[in-house]
Amino acid sequence: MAGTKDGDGSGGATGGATGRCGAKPVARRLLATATRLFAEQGYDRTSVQEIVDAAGVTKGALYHYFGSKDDLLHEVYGRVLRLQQERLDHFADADAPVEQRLRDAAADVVVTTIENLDDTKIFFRSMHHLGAEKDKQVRAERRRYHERFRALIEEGQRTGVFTDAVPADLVVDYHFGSVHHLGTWYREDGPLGPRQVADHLADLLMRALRP
Amino acid sequence: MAGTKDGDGSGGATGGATGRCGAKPVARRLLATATRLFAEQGYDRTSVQEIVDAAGVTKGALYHYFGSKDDLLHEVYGRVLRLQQERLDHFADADAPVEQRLRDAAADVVVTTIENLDDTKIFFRSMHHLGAEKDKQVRAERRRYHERFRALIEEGQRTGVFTDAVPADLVVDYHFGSVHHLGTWYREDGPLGPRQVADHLADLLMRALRP
Amino acid sequence: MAGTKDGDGSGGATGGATGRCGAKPVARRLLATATRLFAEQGYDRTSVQEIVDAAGVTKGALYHYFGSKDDLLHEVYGRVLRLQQERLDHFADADAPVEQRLRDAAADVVVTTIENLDDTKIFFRSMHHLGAEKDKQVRAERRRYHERFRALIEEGQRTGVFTDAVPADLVVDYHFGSVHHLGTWYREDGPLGPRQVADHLADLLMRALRP
Amino acid sequence: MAGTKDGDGSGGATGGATGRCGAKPVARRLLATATRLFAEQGYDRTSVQEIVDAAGVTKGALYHYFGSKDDLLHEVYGRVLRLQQERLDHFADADAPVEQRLRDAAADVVVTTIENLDDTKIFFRSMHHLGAEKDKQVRAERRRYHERFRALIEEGQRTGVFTDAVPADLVVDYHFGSVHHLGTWYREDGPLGPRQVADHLADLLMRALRP
DNA sequence: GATGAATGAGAATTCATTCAT
DNA sequence: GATGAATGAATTCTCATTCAT
Repeated sequence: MAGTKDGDGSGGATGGATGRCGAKPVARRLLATATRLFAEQGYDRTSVQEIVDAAGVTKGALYHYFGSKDDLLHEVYGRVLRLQQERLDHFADADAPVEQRLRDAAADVVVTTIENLDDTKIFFRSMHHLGAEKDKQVRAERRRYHERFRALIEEGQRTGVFTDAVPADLVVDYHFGSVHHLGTWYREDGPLGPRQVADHLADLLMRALRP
Repeated sequence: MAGTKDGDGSGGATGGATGRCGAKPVARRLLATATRLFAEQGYDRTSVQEIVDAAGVTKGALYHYFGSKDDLLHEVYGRVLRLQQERLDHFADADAPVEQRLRDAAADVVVTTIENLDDTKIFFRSMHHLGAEKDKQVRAERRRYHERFRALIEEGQRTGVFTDAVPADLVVDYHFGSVHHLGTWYREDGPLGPRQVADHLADLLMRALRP
Repeated sequence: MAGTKDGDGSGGATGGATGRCGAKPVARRLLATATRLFAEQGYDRTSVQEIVDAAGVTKGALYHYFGSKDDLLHEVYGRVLRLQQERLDHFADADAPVEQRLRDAAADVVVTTIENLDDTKIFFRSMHHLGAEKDKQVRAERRRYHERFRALIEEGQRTGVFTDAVPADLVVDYHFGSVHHLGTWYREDGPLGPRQVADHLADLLMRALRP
Repeated sequence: MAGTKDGDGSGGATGGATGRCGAKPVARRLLATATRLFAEQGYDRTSVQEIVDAAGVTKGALYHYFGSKDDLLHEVYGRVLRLQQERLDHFADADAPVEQRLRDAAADVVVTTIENLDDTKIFFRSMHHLGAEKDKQVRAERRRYHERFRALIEEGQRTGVFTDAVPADLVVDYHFGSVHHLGTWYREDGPLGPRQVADHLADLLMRALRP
């Protein structure tokens, strides 16, 4: 029916970092506004009315582009999932020693997370609002990401550059715990910039993995 | 009128690990039920009606013991904050080398978190629901906890047993990120018990801090 | 939970022609108001707001007693179905020749229908709004009624007092067509009273069945 | 501007059984689709969007041909009214004894109704949606039909071939009740075809009218 | 202490219709 | 002739909270 209303209609063609609803300025504005408000107040505490008021359109317009409030949430999820998977693949596929590849990937996810802090706040806080169906889909994508990261650690453990005192799974959760947590404490006007935080956190991971 | 309804009235007197509403079985059942439902469905998605139905009482009873739905949330917060502060103080005050004291504290918070996973899930997910006033209070308690933990790290850094390549603050957030994250992945029927997870996570922290 | 909200809670105890929500005056007033409005304007054209305004209560009160707007419709159905089945059973069980029993039943359903014209208007006009589940239930009750009536005709056909030139099923639908139709043309201030209309319609049926 | 949009503009010229929108295939498809959906789901439960989706056109197209959703309903009414009046006139004007003319007319309206069951379902179910103005118009046409039918009965009563024990008006309503009712029970795959049902129902009417 | 009927504000969503292109 | 984005009013339903009993 409408542009972005159908699940995956023309998804592939629009491409780029903007994802769906590329050209439609109203849809884009709505998504941006919703993202900000969801991050500030939480999904449940943000009413559709607030979103459309802030975006300067009417409810009808929102429902013209998005099938439901939930759909808005999914667009946010989709964007952040696609972005992070892309970046992980890029670093994991690089031609470098495994310790370098892991370090780069670990640091990059921190930078990317900070640069999209609103999206990731929403992602981690509101994941449990997903209906069974879409939940499965998101979990599957999430698992794929997780496994790719774990593979790097296992590779290093096998080749002896990382300790195998700790299960690789747990290490992944350890690191992503700190990434997830960024939304709780990171402030743009704090003493450390994204890159510095990323270096430190990657450093901690690499130190912890020293044999 | 009632015991727990007034903000902090007789707080000090009740003492012990059970916190407020110690003796009242109805209040206790309500709090336990609310905790479970909040953890399962989120605070906003849980209606007062659901809570009282599940607890087998009526709304009047709930409002007799708790001033509002928010109050229920605060009791959960209060319990978990008090509990964790107590345990941290216990380990930090011990008579042992700093690396032992930090390790014990770091491992203990993991065990305690897993043993109260519902409470901590709620804590991290719903903190942003707090009104300005109570938010300040919780943040203050939270900061106190955070600072006590940081002090241990700084002590180790000063005495040279821990590296000072990374700011102590960041290390605290690093560790608490992984603690916070437990609610996302830890399963009671998973391969690792609370103690084992705690050992591994404490291990990772100590390794990361090796000079 | 609430009085009439649960399907059949205390149904049996209330008894009598009033059906559920016997004592609750608010529930009764709501049901009466809704019945009138549904008959006047149709189910879909009547908003919940109109009902509660006309009944002088608030929406919350309506939803306290009835789970949904649909529930209101079902109470109407239930009442009319129960009433008509009772009366049919009464006349069909009587100790009299079959032509007398059929005539009495045929006339009585006309009187009852006219006396509850609002309910029956709603019944016939809005039956198609029923969800699959309740639709089945209503159809089952309807069929039972239909079959009882048909049995009388078949009895007369077997014993030769009625012609068997026409299938009994069709005769039932023929008669109930005219009953159903009453809502379309019968006016309280018209030339014929309920009893007179009933006599004429029963007469037509008996004449049509003469061998 | 468009053909059928203006109330009655060129009505007379189009003539034939197809009524308005004869040639325009889009308008015809829209009307057919709307008829089906209205019959299946009811007028109020069918959205304009559903109609245009099912017809494979856009909303603009619908509003190009029909002034409003109500207009669509009126086209259905118009078609069925015109059709039935034509057929009744045909049989009533025939050169045959009155009992033959009535029987033929009574049977024919059954056949025509079954053959246009969707239209008649809509007609009887949604008549009450008409605005005051159009309601009057439809009622007038309806009355004209009714009176023509009644005249046949009165003619038979005067000449003694029909009983006058029952008012002619009531007999008309009796018969049309069963016609109206067809939409409730008639199934295409049932045991009786349109012609057979028509014969039986006409038979019942004639039997009832025997002196 | 406890009940549960009632409130009233606000939630998401739908939809017939319009209008610039 | 035809599109589809946008409107805005209305709809059903939810829910924390209160209060007479």
